[in-house]
Amino acid sequence: MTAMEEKSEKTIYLIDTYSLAHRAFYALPLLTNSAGEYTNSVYGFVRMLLSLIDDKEPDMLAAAFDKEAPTFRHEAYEEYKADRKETPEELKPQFALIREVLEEFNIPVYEKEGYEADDIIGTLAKQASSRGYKAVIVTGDRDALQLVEENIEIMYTRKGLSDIVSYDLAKIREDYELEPVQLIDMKGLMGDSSDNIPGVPGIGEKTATTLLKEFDDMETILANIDKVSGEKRRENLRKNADLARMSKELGRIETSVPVEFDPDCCSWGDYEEGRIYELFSRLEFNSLLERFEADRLELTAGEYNLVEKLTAGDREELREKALETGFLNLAAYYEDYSMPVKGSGRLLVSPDEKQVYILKGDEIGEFRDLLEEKAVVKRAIRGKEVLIEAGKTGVELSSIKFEPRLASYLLEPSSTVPDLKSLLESELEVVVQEGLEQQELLALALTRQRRLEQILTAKLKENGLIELYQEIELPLLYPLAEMELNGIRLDCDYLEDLKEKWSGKIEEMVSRAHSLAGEEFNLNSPKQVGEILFEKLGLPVIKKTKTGYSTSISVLEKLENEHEIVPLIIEYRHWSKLISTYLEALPPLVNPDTGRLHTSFNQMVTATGRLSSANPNLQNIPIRSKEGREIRRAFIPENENWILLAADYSQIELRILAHISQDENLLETYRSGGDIHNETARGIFEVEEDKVTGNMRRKAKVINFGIAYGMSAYRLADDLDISQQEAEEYIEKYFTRFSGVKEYMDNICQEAREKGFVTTILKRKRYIPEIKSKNYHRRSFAERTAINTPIQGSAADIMKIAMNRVYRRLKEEGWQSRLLLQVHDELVLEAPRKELEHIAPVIKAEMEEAYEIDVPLIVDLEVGSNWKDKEKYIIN
DNA sequence: ATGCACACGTA
DNA sequence: CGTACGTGTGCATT
Repeated sequence: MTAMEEKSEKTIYLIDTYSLAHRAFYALPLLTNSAGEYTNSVYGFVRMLLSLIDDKEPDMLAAAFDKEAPTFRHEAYEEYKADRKETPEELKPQFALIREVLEEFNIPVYEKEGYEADDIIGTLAKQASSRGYKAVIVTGDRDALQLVEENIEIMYTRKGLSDIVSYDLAKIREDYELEPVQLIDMKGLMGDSSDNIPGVPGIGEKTATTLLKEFDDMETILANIDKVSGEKRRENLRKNADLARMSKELGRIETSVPVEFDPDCCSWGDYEEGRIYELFSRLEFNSLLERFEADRLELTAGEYNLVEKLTAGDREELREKALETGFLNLAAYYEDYSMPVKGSGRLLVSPDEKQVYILKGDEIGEFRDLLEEKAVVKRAIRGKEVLIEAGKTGVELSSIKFEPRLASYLLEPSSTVPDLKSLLESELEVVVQEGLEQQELLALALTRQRRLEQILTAKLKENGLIELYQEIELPLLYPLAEMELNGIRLDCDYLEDLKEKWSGKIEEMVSRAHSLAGEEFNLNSPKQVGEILFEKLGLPVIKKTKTGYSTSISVLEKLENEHEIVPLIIEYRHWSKLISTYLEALPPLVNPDTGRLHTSFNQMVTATGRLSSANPNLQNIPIRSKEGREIRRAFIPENENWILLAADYSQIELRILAHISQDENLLETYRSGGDIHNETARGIFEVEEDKVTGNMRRKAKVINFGIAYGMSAYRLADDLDISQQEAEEYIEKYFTRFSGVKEYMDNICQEAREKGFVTTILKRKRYIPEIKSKNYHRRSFAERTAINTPIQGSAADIMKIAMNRVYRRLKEEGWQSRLLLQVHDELVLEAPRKELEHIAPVIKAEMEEAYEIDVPLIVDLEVGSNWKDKEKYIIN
């Protein structure tokens, strides 16, 4: 092969960005990344680009873009594309992202004001071809077929992303029986409804092809109309000759755009995989990340030195380096991460990001001075567990100033906090060696704590979250660790008795249900219950679920009088829930060493900033039903000389609503110590204060709590068993009386739309991308979220401050009284009876003064010998 | 064994 | 068709 021939074999691929982006947009569902950017078109485009790169291994590439300006076509024919849909709002911002993609891939972009991408493509193709290159146009636009010639081919993407057809000269001749240039004439004759190009009536693809085969081009046809067969057709051609010519012009792709094809610039192959990786991770194209990892730094177990058996020298070195650097990197390691209190764990300690020492059991106590030294700042992975592990040996570890996953949570509270490996990989832009053991991974992470701190605190600062992080969330690790360590005493014998007492009822109900149904079935199976109710007994179907009939409580309540078995099922559900979830599940979780129930408070799961409780969940112990409430009797203090103290914020969420909405009526009601439910009832039922009945107040209460969450009239009607119209009236009257609340709701949604997120009073952030969704359901959900998150989240903020304050106060003043549980707006403590009178006012004050809002925060105290039988505790 | 759907306990 | 969770059960999946 000669050099000349070799050159003629060089192929340039020309990407019609605009048409491919459209194709991708309509081929894929709307996707967004967590920053709320739409990415479906970008993703589809990238997939097409990558498959082009993989299949063709191009060594020359160029892309063309549209300039957002009227083109010569608009000037020629003003209705051009008038019918064509506007570029969708969700697509427009994606073009900028596609430009970024092209830039990172080092693919040159050609564009010219007044021309569309296909004109530029056409021009480049001609120029490349005339210089002896072969050009392949990658497009989703059929019009490009007219450009085909000896050295110009088309890769046409049909429906979807992967359905690609290649056209060369032979293929065009075969498919259309015409030369490519004749396709322009054909489109002129036929028109194109999608481009709003009119064409000649009565002439479709068949006729156009026949005519063009006979006369070669449009002008010849028009000059020889007499020779065309068919009276009507001749007439149409005569009448529409000018229109046809114009249509042809509109469909003709311009190939002499003033752009210069530069072969040097189009040589392709050099790009930085790391940069692509960075871009794709930002766009969250996780499935595509793998192939661009190649030149990322790999973090391996070789990064550190693990010291398991410490010699005297090691101990000395650890101590010296920690004091010298003023830092200590720590991680907690457990065999079973879910049970840090029960399991025996170890601490991984690294003062210098090179040596990692493992401390177990008593060894931790040997470093008490270092761990308790406030001047030695700690960066802790699994910080709460580090505190627990130290706490088990009586060490009061101080000064945790950094916890990487907690930072990550504040930055992105809506998504699951990444595990350590993903966190390292995404924040440090590295690849972590595969197959590392937990302990190795932790040790490795310890060698990167300083870098993580730099990166994550910078991000926290950018997002205005650093104060929340340093002043609230990090300090909260301490009360949380203590509460988990403390646990709460459970009276298992009492639960056993309850179970005995209730199990009989269950058995009875099962057999009665079976006989009423006329067959045996599993009452625990919604599927089987549905079959019995709706198939065998023929009860009306109220609601369906994805998989069948709904048998939820709201459905059953509507059928209560239809059949005797329905109330029985309701009752069975009630009892069996209590037995299986509480009576049976709790006792086995009591820690044999402490004799107490230790929950885990998760600080990094909720999207609003609340805590959650698991293993077991002690935030959902029954209270509403009489029977369920009995279960609370099992939660008891340390011993008879101690007492349980529950301190709960009175209506904290509605007070916060008053504060952030600044609704005058709400503010006034709370400032004057009024009854909010009464006030609402007055507004809705239009009666004087002393005429509000108990029933009115009950309804008003439902509205007060529901409305703050954007409850619909439909739901309200259902809840209060009133007509939807009536419910609408209530809501309207509510908003009349509390117009500030209505304004808040509108404003917060507007804010969410503008900023993409909402915030709490402590600037905690939550992104609400779906607020811009075109889907009514998703959008409505997002709006309710936008309304609710500042309320719920601010309450969580205040409670967290309160916990820190209460914890610190009890510690500082040396009381034995201690925090046990947090249930969102309530703190549960246990206290020696002798301490009660001293600490009760302290708890109350620390909670009420945790954060000042424009209405008073009120905390009610209750004390008792168990969690159920409590009485109000009034101070003074 | 694991994962999903449902139903239901709490604030 | 009110928000935020975690858990037990059944049942289909591996």
